[in-house]
Amino acid sequence: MFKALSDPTRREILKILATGSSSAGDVASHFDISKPSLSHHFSILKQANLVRTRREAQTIIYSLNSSVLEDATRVLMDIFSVGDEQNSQPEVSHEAKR
Amino acid sequence: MFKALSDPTRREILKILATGSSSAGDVASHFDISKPSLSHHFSILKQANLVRTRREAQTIIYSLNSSVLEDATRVLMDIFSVGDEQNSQPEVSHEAKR
DNA sequence: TTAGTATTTAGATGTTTGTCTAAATAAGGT
DNA sequence: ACCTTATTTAGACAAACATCTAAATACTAA
Repeated sequence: MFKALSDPTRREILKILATGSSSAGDVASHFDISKPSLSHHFSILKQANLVRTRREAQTIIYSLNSSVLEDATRVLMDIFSVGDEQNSQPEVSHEAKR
Repeated sequence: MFKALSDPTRREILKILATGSSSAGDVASHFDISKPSLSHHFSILKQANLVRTRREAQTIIYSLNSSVLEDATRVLMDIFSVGDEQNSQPEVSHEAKR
C-alpha cells in the first residue's frame, strides 16, 4: 500500500476519486500521460485495495475504497507508536554513552 | 515522504527507532544488509525528515522525528478527504450513464 | 601521531518502476 | 456483422532504486 502511495500520479488519482468516482478515461483527461500508463497505475491502486471498480456499459468506473484509509492511518500511527510509552525523549544507545 | 515510507526496510527502521533512538550500528544489527546500505536508507529517511541525528562521540544517534507523523496522517486524510462532503456514495461519471 | 571504531562516500551492478506504442479485448450501436 | 468507443495487455526502454565491496572520513584513545 505504501508502494502504491509512493507515486505522485497515483496520489493525484486518489484525490480526484475522492471528489467522486469516475471513469478511467475521465481521470486520464487530468493527466498528460498515456492511457495505458494510467491503466497501469489503476491496476497498482487496485492491487493495493485503494480503489474499486465496476463496469457501466463500456466504461469502467473507479471509486475510492475509503475503508483502507483507516488502515493506512493505523499503520502509520503504529510505526510511530502514537499514544504510546517512551517515545518522546529518546534514550541514548548503550554504546554511545560517553 | 511516501517514497521514504515505501520501502519495508525503512519502515522497519522507523519501528525500531520508535522504541527509542539508537546508533546506526545498533540498528544495523537488526538487519541482514550491509552497513553502507543501511546508511543509504538513513540518508533517505533523513531527507524525508522522518529521523534526526546527533553525534555522540564516534557514534551517530538516530531518533524518530515524530512530528512528521501528524503531517503524514494529515496528508493521508487529505487525500481521502475524510470528514468531508460527498465521498461515500459515488456518483456516476457523465459518460457512463446508460 | 598512530591505531581502532563508527559511519559515509564512491562506484558498480541487477532489479524494479514509470512510461511509451502497438495490438488485443470488451461492450454497444447501426 | 461491422464500426466505434473504452480499457487493458504485451513488449520495449530509460531512469530510479537497493544492494554490494572498497575506500574515505570522523572521532577517540593510547
